[in-house]
Amino acid sequence: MVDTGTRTPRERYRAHVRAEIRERAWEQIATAGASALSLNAIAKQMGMSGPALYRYCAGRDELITELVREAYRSLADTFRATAASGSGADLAALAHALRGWALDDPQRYFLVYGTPVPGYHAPDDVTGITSEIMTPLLDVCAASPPDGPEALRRALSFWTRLHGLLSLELAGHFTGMDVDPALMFAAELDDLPPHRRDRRPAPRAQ
Amino acid sequence: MVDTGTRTPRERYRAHVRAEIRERAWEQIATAGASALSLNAIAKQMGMSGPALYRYCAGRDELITELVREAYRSLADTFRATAASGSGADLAALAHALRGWALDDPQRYFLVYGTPVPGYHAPDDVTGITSEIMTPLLDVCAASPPDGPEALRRALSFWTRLHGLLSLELAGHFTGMDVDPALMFAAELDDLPPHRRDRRPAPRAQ
DNA sequence: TTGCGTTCGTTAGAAGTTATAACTCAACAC
DNA sequence: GTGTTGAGTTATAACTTCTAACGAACGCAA
Repeated sequence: MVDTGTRTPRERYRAHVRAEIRERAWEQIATAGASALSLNAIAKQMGMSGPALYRYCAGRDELITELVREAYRSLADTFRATAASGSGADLAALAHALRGWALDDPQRYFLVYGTPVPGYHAPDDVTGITSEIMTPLLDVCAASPPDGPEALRRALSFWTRLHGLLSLELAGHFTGMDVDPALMFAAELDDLPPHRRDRRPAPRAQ
Repeated sequence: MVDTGTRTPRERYRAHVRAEIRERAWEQIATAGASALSLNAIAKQMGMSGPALYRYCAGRDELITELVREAYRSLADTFRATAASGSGADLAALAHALRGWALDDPQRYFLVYGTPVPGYHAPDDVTGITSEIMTPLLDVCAASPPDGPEALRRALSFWTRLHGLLSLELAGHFTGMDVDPALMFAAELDDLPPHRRDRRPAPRAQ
């Protein structure tokens, strides 16, 4: 699953170690957030001491950038897979895929859509992946009702409304407010513009 | 503005220093984000060396907690002021107040609604301020059209949709996408449920 | 098998950070 | 004047990221 057909044994070992570093990094991020990621802790977990990690990654920022890229890539993949499989173009399917992906690893979601680090700028190839994320959504929005300027509006509303809901839910801002995020999610999904109540989205088989 | 009628000169001095610490902390947060806040840097800026700050605040976390509380308080104040002044109950006024408050200091917005630190739990009095934030919104939502279960839905949609829009805008996720956040904001505000298109919100004088 | 070069992992150290301990000294109360 | 309180100082510990230099192991080739 990890070591593809790389040539030399050294390169295979190297790829394996790099993969294990990212794995430990994901564990750390999932439990304590991205700001608490420590290269020293990863090295200690892997049984080697501090500076050895710098043979495998240039530094903390470079590692985080790699994880950010991985997160974007993961979301793009699930979006494309959702759009491809199933009954073709279904906005609800994309929505539930997004929600599932977010709930699966909240810190990974925040790595993509969370608070940005002021100095940090995403590498160029990430912008390519973002468009890769948007295309399935735009395709669905342009396909279903009359395509036109409504499509972009619909896609943007999908994005902003669902992100607002998800980020507040994942941040725990609904706790103690007697609101079911899943129900709210379904209601918001049902209320996306343009409001064609006569043509509701097909009930999800779930 | 800062030192109220505290008694002794010592207490006045103490309050003054504490206020200056928070001020410098806000400057640091505005420019480099909350994760880059350094007590040492603040002390150096104030012309005193490192550990002296610990006379005035228990530690980095305690200082950040104080800033979080201050941010919540600020938002609650602007919301209440907006609800009080103006032409009474106006959802658009609250929305523009929220957007203005967010654009005024994005890092302050992220301090309240940004990525949560997994281990961190807000102090008890903050939950009181959050309800203080929600009450003007709930009042407006209950007052305008028929009050009922629609009011909570309306308030929640206001909150989640506008937060989704604002957080994506502040995080820079719209850059290069040829979308005007202000226009999008207005459109989303106009599309809040229940959709009474015959009774649009009064055009903002602004 | 015998080299030889690449690369891995180590320790040492620099420059940061938060935070504590101990000490000096000034300000204030009496 | 004396005594107490508190502010600010240095020194230190325990972290962090990251660089430099060194030894040792490994892979490859003759």
